[in-house]
Amino acid sequence: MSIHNIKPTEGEMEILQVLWQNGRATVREVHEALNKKDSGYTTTLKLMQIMHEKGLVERDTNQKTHIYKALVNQDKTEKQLVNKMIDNVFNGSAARLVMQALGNHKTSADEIDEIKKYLDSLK
Amino acid sequence: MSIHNIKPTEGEMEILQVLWQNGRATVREVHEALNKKDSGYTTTLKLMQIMHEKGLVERDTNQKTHIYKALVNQDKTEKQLVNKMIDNVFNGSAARLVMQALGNHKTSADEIDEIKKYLDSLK
DNA sequence: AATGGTATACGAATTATTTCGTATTCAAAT
DNA sequence: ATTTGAATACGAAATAATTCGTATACCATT
Repeated sequence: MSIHNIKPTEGEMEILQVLWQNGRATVREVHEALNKKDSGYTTTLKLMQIMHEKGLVERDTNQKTHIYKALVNQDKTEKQLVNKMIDNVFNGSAARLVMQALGNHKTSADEIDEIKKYLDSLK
Repeated sequence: MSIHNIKPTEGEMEILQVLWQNGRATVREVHEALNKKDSGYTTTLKLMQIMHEKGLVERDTNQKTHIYKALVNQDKTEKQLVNKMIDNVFNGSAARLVMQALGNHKTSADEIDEIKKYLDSLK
């Protein structure tokens, strides 16, 4: 168990999304990427500062405007959350989660094909 | 938007699990099914009382020992949570969630077959 | 050097969630 | 009837998470 079994909160996950996607970002960039109409800039700032304290992100403070990067691994973090959900919501059955995720009009035929390929590769 | 777009908390989900599984249960039964060593009976009780206030469960109070049943639909609730995770963690890609869920040694070959069958049935 | 705009810092309020302590009630067994 | 055990009720503490207000610093541009 590494120190990074810290489970990010929902708000933190949203921010990590942006950092993973961009590689690096300022608070303003993150805040705008999330375009939350319901909470202000300083909220995002504070959240990212807390994430820094927790070791979820690092930041370059050489410039006035700080640059943030994710320190936690995307894959590991996602797996951790998914596994938690499998446990917590689906009684340990990954299959049930998958079916629930797919029994969903939003999933395109392309995506389904992609998944089938992936399943074949697992054998 | 019905009143049941209330998102259950993590603790509430654990309880709903038990209720969905059993159909009906007393507080004690739920508490024991969850066998939490870190929190007491009255905690579970309180949680279930709050769930009742929120309309997540109903209860029969004819007997001294109340009988609880889930009022929210398992399928809907699960989908709601999964969709939220797809959004929140996987940037809208169900496929990414599925792969993350399956790239996991815990998933058995049987489960994988089951999923493949399910995928075929979607076409 | 004064002004304006944009940053961070940080304490504190707010809200959500969990946990517990204690009172009270009820029913069964003594 | 009294005791005992198990149940609910409920306020309130503890903890976690989010949000914001305000101070202050740092550039620019004027």
